[in-house]
Amino acid sequence: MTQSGRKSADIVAADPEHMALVARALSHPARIRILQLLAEQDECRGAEVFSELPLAQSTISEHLRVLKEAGLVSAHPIGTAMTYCLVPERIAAFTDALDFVADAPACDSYPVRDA
Amino acid sequence: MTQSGRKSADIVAADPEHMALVARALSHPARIRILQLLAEQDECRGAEVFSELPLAQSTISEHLRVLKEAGLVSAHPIGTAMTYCLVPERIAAFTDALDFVADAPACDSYPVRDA
DNA sequence: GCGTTTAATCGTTCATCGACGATAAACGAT
DNA sequence: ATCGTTTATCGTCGATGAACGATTAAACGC
Repeated sequence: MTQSGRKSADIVAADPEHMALVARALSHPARIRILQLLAEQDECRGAEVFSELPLAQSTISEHLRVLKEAGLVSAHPIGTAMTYCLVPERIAAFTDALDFVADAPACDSYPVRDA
Repeated sequence: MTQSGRKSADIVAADPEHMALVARALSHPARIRILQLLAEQDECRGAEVFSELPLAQSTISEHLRVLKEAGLVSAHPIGTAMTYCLVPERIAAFTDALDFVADAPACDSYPVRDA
């Protein structure tokens, strides 16, 4: 299931469409922040997320929806509240797919330039 | 400059703004495709990129601009043409920053659910 | 010099995103 | 049964993104 061997390049879904979808889910500071939050807590935390970000509740809910849709976060109800947690396998699958690219040799002898 | 040690989590820019910027650059199938192309060629290739994607030249040029701006690709002129190549360090820095998240324990005992 | 080739830029159009407030739905407690 | 709490959804609006064709700029060959 795309995680038997790391660095296998072909195994991990290197499908551009899929990778782009995951990347798009990651492409907003608020969503990165949410992931970091969940990672720090290690215990899955409820909607203290709402209190941590300077955004309207509805906005954060939308961000969570995007993350869930990308499979990066899972959620389950606890009473009237919600518990969110990371799905590290998904993120790992994504980074694996990217490593396939990262491991390629850089164009010979051209140093990194900013912008 | 953010590439002394891998997996250091704090060193690599875990700055949400920056990570989101890189992710946004990756958030389009055409751009992923371009990166894969460059990775496969290992020799930096010119604008055969233009012939590989079913998009207008101007569109692809724009995608390349985005990738360059994110530091994922570098370019230098060769005669009247251009040579593009990956900047693997950047991608590695990004995946490192993500691994910090991916290495977090999953929320105890909740299986991966799709969507 | 002159045309050719290659890439970047410009201007436009249409679609998608991000943010918000307001509202609705689900649940626990009283 | 009703109220307060918590989260998801809806409708709107402004901003950004993606795509294209046309144009411009640079580097080469002749």
